[in-house]
Amino acid sequence: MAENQKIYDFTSIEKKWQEYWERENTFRAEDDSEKAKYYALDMFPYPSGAGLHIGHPEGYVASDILARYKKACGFNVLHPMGWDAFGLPAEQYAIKTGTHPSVTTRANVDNFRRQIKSIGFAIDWDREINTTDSIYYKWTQWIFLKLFQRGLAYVDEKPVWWCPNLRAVLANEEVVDGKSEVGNHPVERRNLRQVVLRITAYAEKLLEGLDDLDWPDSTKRQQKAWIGKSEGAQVQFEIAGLDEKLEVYTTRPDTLFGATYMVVAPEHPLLKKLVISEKENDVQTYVEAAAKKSDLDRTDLAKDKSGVFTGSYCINPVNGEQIPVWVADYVLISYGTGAIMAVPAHDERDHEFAEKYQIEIRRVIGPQDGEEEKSKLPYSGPGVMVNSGEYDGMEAIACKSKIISDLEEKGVGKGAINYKLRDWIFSRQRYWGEPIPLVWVSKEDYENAKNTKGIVKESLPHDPVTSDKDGETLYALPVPSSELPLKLPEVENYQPAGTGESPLATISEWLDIWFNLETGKSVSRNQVKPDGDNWVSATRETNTMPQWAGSCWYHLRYLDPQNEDQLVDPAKEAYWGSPDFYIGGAEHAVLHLLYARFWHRFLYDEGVLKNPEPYRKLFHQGLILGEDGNKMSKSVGNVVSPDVVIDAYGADSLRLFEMFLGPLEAVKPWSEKGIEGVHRFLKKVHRECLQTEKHLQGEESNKETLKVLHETILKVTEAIEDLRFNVAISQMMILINQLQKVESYSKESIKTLIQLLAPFAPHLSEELWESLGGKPSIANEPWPQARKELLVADEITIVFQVNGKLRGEGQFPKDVDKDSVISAAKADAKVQSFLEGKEIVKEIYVPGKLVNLAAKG
RNA sequence: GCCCGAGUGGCGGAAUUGGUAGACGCAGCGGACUUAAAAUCCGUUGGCCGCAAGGCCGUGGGGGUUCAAGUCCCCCCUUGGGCACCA
Repeated sequence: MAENQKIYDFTSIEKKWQEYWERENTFRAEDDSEKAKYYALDMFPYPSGAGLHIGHPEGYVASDILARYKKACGFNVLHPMGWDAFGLPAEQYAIKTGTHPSVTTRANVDNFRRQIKSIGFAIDWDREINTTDSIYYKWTQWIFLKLFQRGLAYVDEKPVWWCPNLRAVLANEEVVDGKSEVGNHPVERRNLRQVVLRITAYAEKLLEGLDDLDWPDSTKRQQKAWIGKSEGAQVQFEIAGLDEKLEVYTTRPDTLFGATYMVVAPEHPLLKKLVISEKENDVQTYVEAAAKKSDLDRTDLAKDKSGVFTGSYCINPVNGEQIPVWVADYVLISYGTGAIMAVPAHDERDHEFAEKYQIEIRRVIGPQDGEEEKSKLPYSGPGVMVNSGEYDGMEAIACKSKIISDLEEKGVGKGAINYKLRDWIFSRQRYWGEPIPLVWVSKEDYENAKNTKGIVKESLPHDPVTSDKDGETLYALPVPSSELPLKLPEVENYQPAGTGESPLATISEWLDIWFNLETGKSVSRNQVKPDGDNWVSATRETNTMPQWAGSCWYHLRYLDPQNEDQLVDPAKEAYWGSPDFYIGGAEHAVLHLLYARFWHRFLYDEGVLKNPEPYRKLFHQGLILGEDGNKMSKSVGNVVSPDVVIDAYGADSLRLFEMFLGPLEAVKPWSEKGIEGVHRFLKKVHRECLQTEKHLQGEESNKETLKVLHETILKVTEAIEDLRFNVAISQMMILINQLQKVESYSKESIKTLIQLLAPFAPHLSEELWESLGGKPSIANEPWPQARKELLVADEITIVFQVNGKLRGEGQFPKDVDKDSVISAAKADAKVQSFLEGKEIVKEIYVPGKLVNLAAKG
């Protein structure tokens, strides 16, 4: 019996306290608390079939330590968890096995929940959410309707990545180096009808909003680069012999005099008119070849530029010169105006092209005396203008705005801003996603809808959203919010339709409906048309939403997960606001984090939310590599499962070691030996707690112990605040080493250590807290306060340096004056030996720390 | 190619503002306890020279600023990440 007590039986301890927390609702977040709130959010996982691997919990442990620490500091803490459960793998599995994705998803979620619970997080499980629940995706659809109503959704034919193996369309960001991100299959271009969100309308707001965010710099930079704002001018060039103008965008209007040719993209609408008859064959061949190239060929690989002269000439508005117009695929139709003025002297790309086709290269930014670097072309920096008529001699940068206003005066140009950001292709031709709540009707029925009072009319955008199908133009009507959720229908076959459409397109009883223009209600068309006036024939939108949709707003739903009438109760949103801490992988730097900012900002503009930004403080945990230093992967066989680690060492050791591995943001390898180290530390703590004969009543009487104790309180507190958990753990190890070393210590001292340890190793801490006579739960105990006055020793050590090298040290009273320290240093035998034959030229004293004698000779 | 970040013992890392480099842990070595092992504890561990006292060198490489540099500046190397014809 006594023997058993001394063993650190983590398995039963962890089971005991996990059950306790669940039974007592220890970590329930109160909606109507007087306390200040603290909201710690993890990027929620996609529950894959493989289960959790050791990398997943890293961020969760970090946020959990913060959550438990903040609770101890008196905050009302919310630390929730949920499932981003729509997505491709469950659908792929369904295609292979016929198992409904909801079945797979449920099993995977159950397994993930079990694994996460086994690590002992301070999660309020009453707030668990799942993006595939219709009570959740009702509101995802609701947000879409709002976007639709505000004209931020439209439908367009877009060239998209089609993956024959996955039989699915992929977004740009899901294609890496010409292969699908999932499964690494080859992909090709196809034109398909897509629902698109006008995120570009939010480019400026998304850019500006970044300034106030406490985010890693690199992530902000990535978003900035992704949005890609540039300022310049749009300039119109007359076309010789044509009554049309060619408009270009340039960031360098100051180099207008150096434009020696023009380029239009192969898809440019004016190209047909520009081509003279002798060039028609050449140009047509070129354009066709360009159309066959994928974006990859046109950008990444094709460093070699190519193009064809159209035979036409433009007239340079600043000097009346005629310059040739070329077509070349290094100019993209999707950016700016799809046409450029080429200035080979001051643009690398134009320079390369001009050299290849022997087009004139004319310098307009000149080198001045001693400016070597400007004499080599192409040169794209600042400088003084030359060969530029009236502008000669001016600073090019200053000249930009002058030229723009001169162009404006002449009516041939204007200042302009462009963004690299493209609209967001929001549709997926898949089954396992949120159905997009739109139906398609004829023009006539659309006009009727506009004239029919009711919720459908109220939800319509100002301009119609249309799409051409089989030569007919169809008009989009919303399935109004009163009809949400629009649930996924059952389907027999999960294979996408061969056309690239989603499997939903094959279920005609769902697809073809009678739609009521007044109420938005619908009835399958294989039933009789209902009585009444406003029933029209309609076809449902078959696309579903991308996986990003559900994660765009989940941080809001945790605040009010069961609300059937509102996305979130405004009172709850007002109290909880946005997360105080958000942690997740850096791989989401631009996609999830930009899309979520877009939706959140939009909801703010709509008056639904009180904060414009969703994630004020963001942190990226670093990858945990396999023990061999490689990325953990099944194929390499270096994956470590938390289940195995918990079996062998317990959840507390797992938690502690994930944090002890190194800085939270660093990429670092797993180590089996390393976890034994922290496990040993926990055993040591366990042993010390049970050695009650060492525990004394009253205050700590050993000065050294008292000092280390308060140093530890201070350092652990600071380290948690700074997310430097590895340092916090080191310091607790120093304290336990001290307690182990001395013969006895105050019981309060070890109780304090247990409190500091509680956020890191909560199960063991609860157990030991109880055994030391504390009242459960330790999670409710206030955080220990360091007494800083104890950290100042009466005696201090001051080191002596000669020429910056350590040569001795001395003990001094803490309020010693400079002169006595310096004379003591000079009197030190070793210091003297290094001063011999030298002259002291400078004496430096850093109070309480060191003396440095600079000597020469 | 461009833009960021990182390089510290055998290993993971510490040194937050320029002020004793290598805390803490792992691994190693020596020892205690034990019939033995496990567990635990104690000591030791950057390199070179030296019997020792001690000295010299040392934070990717080279230069610089400073009384003092892992920390600041310049150049270079290696490595991780992001972007990549956006005019």
